[in-house]
Amino acid sequence: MALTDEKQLKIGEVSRRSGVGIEALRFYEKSGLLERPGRTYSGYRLYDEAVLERIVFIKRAQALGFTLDEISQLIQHKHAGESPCEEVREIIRTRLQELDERIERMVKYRSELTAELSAWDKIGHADGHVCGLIEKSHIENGLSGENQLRPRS
Amino acid sequence: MALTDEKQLKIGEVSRRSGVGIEALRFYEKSGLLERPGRTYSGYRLYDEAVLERIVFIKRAQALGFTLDEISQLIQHKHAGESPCEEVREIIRTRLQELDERIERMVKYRSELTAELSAWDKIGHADGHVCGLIEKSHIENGLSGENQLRPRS
DNA sequence: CTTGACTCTGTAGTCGAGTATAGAGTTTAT
DNA sequence: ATAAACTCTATACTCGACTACAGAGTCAAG
Repeated sequence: MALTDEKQLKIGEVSRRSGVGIEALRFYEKSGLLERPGRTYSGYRLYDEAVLERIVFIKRAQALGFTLDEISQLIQHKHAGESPCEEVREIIRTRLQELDERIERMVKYRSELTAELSAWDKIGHADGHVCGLIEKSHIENGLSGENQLRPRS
Repeated sequence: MALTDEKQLKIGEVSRRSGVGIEALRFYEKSGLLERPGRTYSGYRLYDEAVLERIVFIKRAQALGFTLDEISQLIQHKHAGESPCEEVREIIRTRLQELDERIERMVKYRSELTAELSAWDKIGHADGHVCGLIEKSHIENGLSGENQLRPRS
């Protein structure tokens, strides 16, 4: 096996094999998540197959809740020779706390919603009001507060 | 009490009394959530105090998880004379389902994260890897899937 | 040799719910 | 009379992770 055994891939093939869109790959490069690959004479990107592992890394980190910014920081640290373990741990701990808070809020919110719904089921809809569900709620003020309840997605 | 008893409010006062920013009020108007108020000769908005109730309605609906788009639909329906009850119920039912799914995914995700963290605690950090936490995870593939795990916010 | 598939760069748009700014005019207080 | 505080419109920016497009160049097959 020669050392130069690796097949070079054009961006479309990387996209197909990784499931990441072409535009996203170029975007990752711009964001510092992928280093810039070699080019053909005509300027086409030529990737080593190793890039696929890097992409898996990115996907995994993403699945663990890291933002692209954080991932790119991890990669920078790695390049600087530091093992970014403590950082990873910190991020994950923070992530866990946020998660707990968010879950708690959602559960509370859920129970409020169902309460509203079933209360409304009993009462039936009276006059021209918006179902009492909103206009004359039996829930006091505030609900679960901060109306940051609904993650945008 | 005369019929024209209502005090007219300028936007700053509405903002102060409702806790909604001036820019947001104008934005709500553009979005059809608030009807356009009267104006002074010089063009300043003059609101009836009734606008405060409308804002409370909006805030409550928002707290219940309605998007501004949905809220504006509810208001349109109300203006058309229809009671949008069935719609409200539908939206809430959908919201509940989404919520359940999201909570479930988050809980699963949470347990995966803690598993990662504690596994890593035992192993300690070996070679130059990114803590094994990401690069050589003991969790198989996919984690909680779809990496739509992290609500952006 | 031409058609179609691929790739390049650079810019702009998406979603949601606003916030920020510029530049101009108005009202209120001193 | 003048300064401070308020309001107006219109436009652009924010965050995150992309996606879409225009317009041009390149490569492989028939």
